[in-house]
Amino acid sequence: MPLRPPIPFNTIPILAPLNAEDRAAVAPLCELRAYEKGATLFEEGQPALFIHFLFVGRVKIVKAAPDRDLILEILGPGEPVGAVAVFERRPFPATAIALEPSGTVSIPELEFFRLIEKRPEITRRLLAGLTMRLMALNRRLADTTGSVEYRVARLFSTLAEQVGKDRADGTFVALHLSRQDIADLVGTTIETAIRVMTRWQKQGTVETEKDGFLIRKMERLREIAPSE
Amino acid sequence: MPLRPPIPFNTIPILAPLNAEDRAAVAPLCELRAYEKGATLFEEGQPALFIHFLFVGRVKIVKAAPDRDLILEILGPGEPVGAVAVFERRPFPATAIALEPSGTVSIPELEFFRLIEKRPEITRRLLAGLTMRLMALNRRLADTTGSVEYRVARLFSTLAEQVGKDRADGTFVALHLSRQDIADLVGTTIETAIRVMTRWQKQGTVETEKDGFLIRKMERLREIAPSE
DNA sequence: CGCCCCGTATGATCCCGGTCATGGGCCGAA
DNA sequence: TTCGGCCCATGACCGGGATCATACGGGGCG
Repeated sequence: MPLRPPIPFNTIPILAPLNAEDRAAVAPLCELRAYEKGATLFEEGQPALFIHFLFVGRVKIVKAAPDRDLILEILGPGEPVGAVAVFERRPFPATAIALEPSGTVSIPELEFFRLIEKRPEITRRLLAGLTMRLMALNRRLADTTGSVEYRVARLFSTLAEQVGKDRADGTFVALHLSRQDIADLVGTTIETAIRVMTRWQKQGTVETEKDGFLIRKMERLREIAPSE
Repeated sequence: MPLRPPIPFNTIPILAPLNAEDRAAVAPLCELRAYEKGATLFEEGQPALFIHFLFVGRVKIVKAAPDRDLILEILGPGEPVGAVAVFERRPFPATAIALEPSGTVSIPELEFFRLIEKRPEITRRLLAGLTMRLMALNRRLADTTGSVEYRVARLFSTLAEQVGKDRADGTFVALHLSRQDIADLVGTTIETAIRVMTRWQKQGTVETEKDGFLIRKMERLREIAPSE
C-alpha cells in the first residue's frame, strides 16, 4: 500500500547526501511501508526487488537453521535492510522480521537503478556520502583505542607535523592549548591530561612553554605503544 | 608516468569487492604513481580529475591557513585520497602532500565514470561493498562500548530473542557456549567472562545448564547500565 | 587404574584512569 | 590591595578489568 507523505531522507544516512533535486527524483519511487511486530519484510531466497531502509522500529535478520533460527543481526532506524543483496542482484540470503512495529522506505530496485543510470549525479553522491561516512567512522574507531598516553602522543605528533617549527632544541608547536583542551581532544579528564604532561615535562620529552609546546624528544613520543 | 604492473585491488577496500571481470575492466584505467616524501598529490582548488587510492605510505591533507598550514587529516594505506571531491565533481578543497614515500592507484575520473555508466554492475558492487563495510563498522563501534557486564548482558538478550524458548522458569537458550566463547564474543578475557557468569549464577539471573543457558530474570539483564 | 588435558572457578595482585579534595600561582576587577 | 576565578599541580582513593597462579572435576586413553 504505497503512501505519499514526505520521505524521511534525513533519517537514512545512505540517502541523506542527496540534494533537493535528487530527492525529488527519488521520492516518486519510494513507498512508505508499515510492519507490525512479527511481520516479515522478506524471506530468504526471494528475489531482492526492493531496497528497504528502516526509519522507525527494529528488524531482525534470521537464517533458518536445522533446529532453530539463527539471528544474524538486529537493525535499527537508519539502517538499510537487505540492501547488499539488492545491490549485488542476488536473492535475499536471509529472512527479515520486524521485532517492533516498524516503518520502512522501500524502493523498487529496478526503477532505482534505472534512475541512477539516467542521472549519474546520484551515483556520485551516494558514493561520496558512503565514502565520507566510512572515513569518519574509521577515524572515530582509531581515535578511541589505546591508552590515554598513546592518544596524547599521537595528538602531539600530529600537531608537530602541522605547526611544528624545528629549533635547535627540538620541535616547537606554537599553539597554546590548556590542559583542559588536551583532555577534550583525546577524550579524558583534565587530571589525567595534567599527569601525562607533567610526566613528560619531568622526563624532558615535551615541555610546556609560555605560548606553545616544545617537543624535545619526538622519538620518545613515537615509541609509546597503544597498550591495548 | 603510467605503469602497467598488477593493481593491488585487495589493499584498497573500496575496490576490493570488484570481481575478476570488473577488475579487468577497471585495471586499464589505473595508473600506479609513486611520490617522494614531500611531493604534492594535488593542490587545493585544482579540478579533481583523478581518484587516488593510497596503497603504501602516508599522506597529509592540509589547508593553507593565514599564518601556517592546518593539517586536516593524515591518511594511510587503503584510504581514498580526495575521492569525495571527485565523486561530487568539485575542485579539491585542500592540498595533499606525501609524508613518506608513497604509492597510489590513480584513476581518471572521466573514464572511471564512463566505465561505470557502461557497466552498472560495478556501481552496484561498489555500493554493496561500501554498505557492508559501514554496517560492519557501526556494529564494531557499538559493541566496544560499555562495561563487560553490559556487553555480556546484551549478548544474552540477543541470544534469547534468537533461540530463546520460553519455559516455566525462564527463557532457555539451547546453545552450548564455553566461557571462552563468551569472552571472545564480547571481547574480554576468559576469567572476566567466568566471573560475570558465576556472579549471575549466584544471584539467579542466568544459569548454565548442560546444553545451554537458562535466563531466569530477563529484566535483570536489561537493567544493567552501560556505565560508560 | 592412573594420567593428562580441558574447561571451570577463585583468589592475589597490579595497572590504568576516573573522582574528590586541596593548594598554589596568576590576573583582572572592585 | 585584596578578593574571586581560572589554570595548573598533586595526593588519596576507588573501581574495573587484565594477568598470574592455583585448584578442582570430568572425560578420553594408554
